[in-house]
Amino acid sequence: MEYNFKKIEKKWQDNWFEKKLFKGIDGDKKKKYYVLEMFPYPSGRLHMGHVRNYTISDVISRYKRLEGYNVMHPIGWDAFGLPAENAAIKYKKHPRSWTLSNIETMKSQLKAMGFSYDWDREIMTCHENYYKWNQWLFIKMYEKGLVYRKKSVVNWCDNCETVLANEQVENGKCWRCDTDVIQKDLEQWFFRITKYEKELLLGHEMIKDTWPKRIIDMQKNWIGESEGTIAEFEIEELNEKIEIFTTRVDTIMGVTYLVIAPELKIVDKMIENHHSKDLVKNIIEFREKIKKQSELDRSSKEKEGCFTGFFAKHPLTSEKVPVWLGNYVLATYGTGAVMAVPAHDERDFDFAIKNKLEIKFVISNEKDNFSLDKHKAFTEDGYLINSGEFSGISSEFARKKITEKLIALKKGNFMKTFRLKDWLLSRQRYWGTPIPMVYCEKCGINPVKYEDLPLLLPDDVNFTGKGDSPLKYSKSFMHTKCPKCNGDALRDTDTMDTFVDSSWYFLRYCDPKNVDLPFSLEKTNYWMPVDQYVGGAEHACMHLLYSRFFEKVLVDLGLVDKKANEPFIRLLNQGMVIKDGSKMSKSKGNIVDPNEMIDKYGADSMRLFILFAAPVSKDLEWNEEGIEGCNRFLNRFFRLCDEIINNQNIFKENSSKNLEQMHNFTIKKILSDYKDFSYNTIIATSMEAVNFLYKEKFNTSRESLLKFIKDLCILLNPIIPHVTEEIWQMLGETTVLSFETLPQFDESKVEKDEVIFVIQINGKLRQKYNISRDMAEEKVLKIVLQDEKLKPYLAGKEILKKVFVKNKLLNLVIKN
RNA sequence: GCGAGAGUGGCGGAAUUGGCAGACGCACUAGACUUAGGAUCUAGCGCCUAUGGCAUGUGGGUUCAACUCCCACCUCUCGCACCA
Repeated sequence: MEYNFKKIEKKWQDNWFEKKLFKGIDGDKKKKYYVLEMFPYPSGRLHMGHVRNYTISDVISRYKRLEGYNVMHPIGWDAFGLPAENAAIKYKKHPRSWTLSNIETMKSQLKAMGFSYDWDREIMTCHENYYKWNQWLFIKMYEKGLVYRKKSVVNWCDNCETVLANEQVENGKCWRCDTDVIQKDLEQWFFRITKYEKELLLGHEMIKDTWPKRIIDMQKNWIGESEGTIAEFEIEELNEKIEIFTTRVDTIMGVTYLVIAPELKIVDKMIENHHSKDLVKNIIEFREKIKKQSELDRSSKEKEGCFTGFFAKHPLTSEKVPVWLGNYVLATYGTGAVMAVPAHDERDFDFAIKNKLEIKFVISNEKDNFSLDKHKAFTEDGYLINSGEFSGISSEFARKKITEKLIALKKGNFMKTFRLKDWLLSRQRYWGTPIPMVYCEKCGINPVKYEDLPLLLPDDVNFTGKGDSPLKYSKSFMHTKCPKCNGDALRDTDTMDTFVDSSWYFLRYCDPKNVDLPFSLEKTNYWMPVDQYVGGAEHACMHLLYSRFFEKVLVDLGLVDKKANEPFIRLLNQGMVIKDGSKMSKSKGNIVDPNEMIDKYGADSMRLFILFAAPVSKDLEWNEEGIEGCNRFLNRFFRLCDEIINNQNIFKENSSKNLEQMHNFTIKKILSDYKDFSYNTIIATSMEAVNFLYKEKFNTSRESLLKFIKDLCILLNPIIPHVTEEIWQMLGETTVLSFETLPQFDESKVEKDEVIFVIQINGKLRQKYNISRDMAEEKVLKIVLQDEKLKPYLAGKEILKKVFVKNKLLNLVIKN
């Protein structure tokens, strides 16, 4: 019989789909296992990155079913987003119809891969049944003060014509289209994620062994906790104080000036109360100049500054230090003001040299000596010098002592600062969740009433690609009644960042049809937390951070039980799919279409190759010869099984010992590799087993062969589900292989009776023997001493030391 | 600059309480079968000056024994980057 993968795969896919075999059962008595993958954006067609991600999660799902779990493996569509709107402009098609037709295509591609989804839980974020709950949750969070509106300097992408969250700016460019991000002063909606910064850090403790370390590091880095001191410098003329944040308060005696961000409000006061017209002009000009710089320019260009003409009083010495404006001080970090210690900070050093400011060394590298190069900053910890009462003590101790002194003087305190900023969630786009807020002249800003949700996206919209939010031009949408006074009012014309959708979709999967709530406590209680999440590392500080934030908010709102405080207990990052040295992408022209491959070699070959070519977390180099080889293996496996099943007379009566050993070894090795996600070595092991069976099949009984291939079918079913189901049926089995039980092995039969034993002389390999297991040292030594080949090495030499490792080697150390 | 990870044949990769380096596959070579072979099967396949020697990025160290442990360095990939 031929291995006809097209027929086989179609047959089983239809079977699985029609019978809804892979339904996750709510509240089932079996232990639950929730396998999640990052749901796709329906961009048109599946790419290899998706295929790899979903193959891995499918293998995990199927393996857990074989282990006896009640598995939930859902799929859905991250269906809102800008590309649909761009397509609308380009092809004059509504974003909805473009999105829905993409979903149809991609759904058929997923089915063709044989993924074991629970299709009844399929969700689509652009559907009102889903985004209604975005609005509902938004209002809940608004009521708790976790959503607020403020005017501030925000990131703006001119190409996408919308604002962006901080997380969506990469190296000063838009994450989606690579356009330079500019700053705009706008009033926008924010999620108060900074309220949870400490909890987000604390939560890392819970997942530190089950998430890739680098993802946690990236998040920690992003949240950017730093411990230091806050100190006050008074400007007497203005009757104002400048608060500075520093992590190096031990250097405070070396302060020779202050630098503040030009955006600070105190600068207005300086301008108003200034005694020098020239300096005012300088300040205003400098401010305007900095305003025009993009974030990228501001961070890559040289340090620029401007003297304000004011002096501040040092909190400890009462000395007067000049106050400068500087482009290198960020208004949004710390207090937006720094004490400059040029002797011990590189940035301050550069700035001081450029502006001819004083440099005062107050830290020495040695306790009783000073031997530093005064032409550069010394930024390490050391011992204090020229620091009055603090001279002689270490940096670390000084930080504590000096802060305590500041506290006593009521001029400072210990302080923690975070880099994380609130999540800007409004977008000036159409294809997203409308923000359910109403603007009334009398009553101000109020949320839409719960009973009026969902607030639907209107259809009377033109996609011109010009100007601001398309919703502004929808007559049916813009005008409404105030939920309080019922007078004429206006709607918010922005939509939500699509990361809002993906911040809780894993909860909706637990209860996808609920019409009363986004999800019930009962169902999330059963399914949550996600046991295994699989996806790429690119979402470390976006989706994965936002989801953790949402989860904590939902726990606080009482919508989710606190046992699921961390939504994803285990996270696996698959590597990228590479071709010709770089990531597959349209612009590189190195795309391989999954459908072409399925057509040529079948889904099982695809799955096999993707798992075999590299360990899951490493990048995978695509090469078509490799998938051909996998297809060849499936042919070999199929033919072997066919031959054993259909030829009754060519076998021996008794099973061979070799076969039993190999059989038990194979089971043990494969089971243990599944636990490590080491799919490439599982496949290698099964290839060895098949090679072995081809050689051994005439030396053993048919029953022993049948048992072996049955077990191989079960073991390999998660990886190559179609062909194994087919063989299972050929074997005369009537059960569904996907729900079989994993085979067991007999530990006493795992090892071979004979071992290859190595003889070393002075650590060098000189001889190998095939000897029986567990042979004692004396016996081995006897063989060695009689061995003609070894005689030249040993004759007349004194053996100083014998190192014997059972079943492995004997190393003889001799005197030369 | 800071943080993380990785360096093994022509290629993808195996091997970790330290114990045969190169499993498995690809590519390649030779042969068998065949009208044919891009099917299948059999055998070979790290390098060299070959009964031996050298090999896991480089240089040291620990050890009877190091891809594996320690120290220093080099290269590459990823993330962050004026964060005070």
